[in-house]
Amino acid sequence: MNQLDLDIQDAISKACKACFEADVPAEQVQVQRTRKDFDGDRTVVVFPLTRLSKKSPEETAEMLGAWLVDQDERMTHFQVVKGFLNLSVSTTYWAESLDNALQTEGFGTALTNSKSRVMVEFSSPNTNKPLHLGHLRNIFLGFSVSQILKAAGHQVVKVQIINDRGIHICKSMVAWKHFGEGATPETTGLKGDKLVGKYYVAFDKAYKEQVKQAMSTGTSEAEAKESAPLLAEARTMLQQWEQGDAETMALWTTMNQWVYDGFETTYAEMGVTFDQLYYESNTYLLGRDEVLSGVKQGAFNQREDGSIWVDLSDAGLDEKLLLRKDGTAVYMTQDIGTAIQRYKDFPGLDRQIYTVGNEQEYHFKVLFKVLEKLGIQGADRNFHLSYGMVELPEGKMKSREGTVVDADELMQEMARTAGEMAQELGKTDGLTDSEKEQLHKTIGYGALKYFLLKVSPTKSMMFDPKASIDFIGNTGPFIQFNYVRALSVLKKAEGQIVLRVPKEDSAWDATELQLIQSALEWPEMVQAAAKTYDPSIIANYCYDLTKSYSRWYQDHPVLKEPDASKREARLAICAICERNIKSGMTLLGIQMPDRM
RNA sequence: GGUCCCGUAGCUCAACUGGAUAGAGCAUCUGCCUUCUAAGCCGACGGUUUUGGGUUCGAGUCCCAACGGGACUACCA
Repeated sequence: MNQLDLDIQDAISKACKACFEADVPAEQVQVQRTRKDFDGDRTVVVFPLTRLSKKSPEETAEMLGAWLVDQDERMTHFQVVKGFLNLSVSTTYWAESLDNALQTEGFGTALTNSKSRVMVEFSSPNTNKPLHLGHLRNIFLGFSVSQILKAAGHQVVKVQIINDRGIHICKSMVAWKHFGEGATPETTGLKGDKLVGKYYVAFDKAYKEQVKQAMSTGTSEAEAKESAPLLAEARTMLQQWEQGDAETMALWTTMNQWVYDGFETTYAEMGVTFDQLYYESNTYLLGRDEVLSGVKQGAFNQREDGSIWVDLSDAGLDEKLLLRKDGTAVYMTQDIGTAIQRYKDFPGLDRQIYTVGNEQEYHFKVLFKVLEKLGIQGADRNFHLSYGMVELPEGKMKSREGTVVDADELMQEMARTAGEMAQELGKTDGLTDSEKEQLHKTIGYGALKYFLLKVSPTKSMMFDPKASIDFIGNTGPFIQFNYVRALSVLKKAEGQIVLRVPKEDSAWDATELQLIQSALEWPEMVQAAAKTYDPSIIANYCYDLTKSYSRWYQDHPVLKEPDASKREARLAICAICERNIKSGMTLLGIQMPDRM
């Protein structure tokens, strides 16, 4: 909430005392922006106050309005519609606020840099499969939330946990040994993650073949699946890995490195970075001691068979296994250990944000409860940034059915389409090839990121590869385009005119005052997005502001405006929109071009 | 069976967290390039917010029920 609204709340509270001798806490006064079709800038909802005023809504509003206009010189007049008190704020106030905003470096995104330290985990891929569309939503969300939290004044640590161990990794390794013939990313020209993914698929294919073979000789399906030689081999390899067998470790290290290099290429392409990586091969044993000490504390209980469980029935959850009877870790064990390790690695860590799909909601509820039971400070502040699946028209993506939308391919496709469009529109004449390539990526990736981020995270969303992602309408490129137009005006004005925000009423018209108010709401949007971990708030704000700007721009010439005062006023509008849109899009991880 | 998420225009999404006449884009139809970049702008069409109750000055938003869609509910990771 901004200062003006706080002041209005306060004033209404005082007015209630003065007019009705009623005590109304300031924070309970509802202040909102006045709807477009009504006269005024701020609206106070007086319905809730009528009980105290013992007067009709209209009468109450009239009295409060009169008091307020009398007391606060920023209020020029008021109007009452039903139970809504619409206050008109002076143009001078808006002009001054705009001036202020323009003087403020990093307006809205450089707030008190002393807030708590927050960890954001995202991406967290397996090392046996390349990244796909689902990862894209995850990565863009996690990265954007990190940016937003930073802008809101937090210290942010971006991490991913890499699932680099387990039977699935061994499957790729087994297949590579059998069918790889020494293939490497260098010899094949394939990205490392693609190469390894290929052998994971090859394993599955050969394995199924073996199962089929066995079944044709009369073996039952279950038996055939269980006894296939390839699976046995993978299991043996997992054991060898756990025992630290040199040859196995060497292959594992090599193949994982291929994958990391492949992922790194993709991250770099996205403009995404991490501050710290966690590997499951390092963390998977960490939780055991914590769980055992939890038993001593009485937080968990051990059954006769030796397995350890936590009873969360008081929290509406079931009993949950934390450690197997043979003392080996389950997924939960590892997550407990990792979480605790992170608190140790980053002293003063306030909370962790886990960007993970909504199918794991139950898992994280349990995890956070367990951490609470272990007495971790602030465990209840941890947050599962849960997001819905990206669905294809045919339904869910299934790697086995080949309906997976590959991340690299999709990104290339986006850049290519942007290029085709730019060519068609004759936008890139005079650019070098590398400038063109860069621009097409900026636009194509911008479209993709915006598409995935504009939807509320909790909602599952639809992606139709055939319809592909738009570049016109409510899209990233629309916002980029209008940004470029604003930038272009400002560049042309540079040197000729000293930017000065005029205070006289005549310099502004009604649509401009509306636009200024929208622009001034930017800091509140950052706060709201940070509070709810929701980049879609930023995306929608950017679109709304851009749309208003674009509309205004159409019939408000800036540089050609003969009246100097009006010209200054319009330049100021270009400046604030250009800046807000750019910082908004930056928070979404979207680059802005300087021409398009 | 139980828990959680979702249901808004033909399609994809909004709606400032309970406020006024539910807004955008796409698609369809239509107008605007001697004027700061037309990836733009104006206009038209499009809604019983899945259904039925309830709470109150006021409900797309909160509560209950039904219907429909999805996820989870493994000594798998």
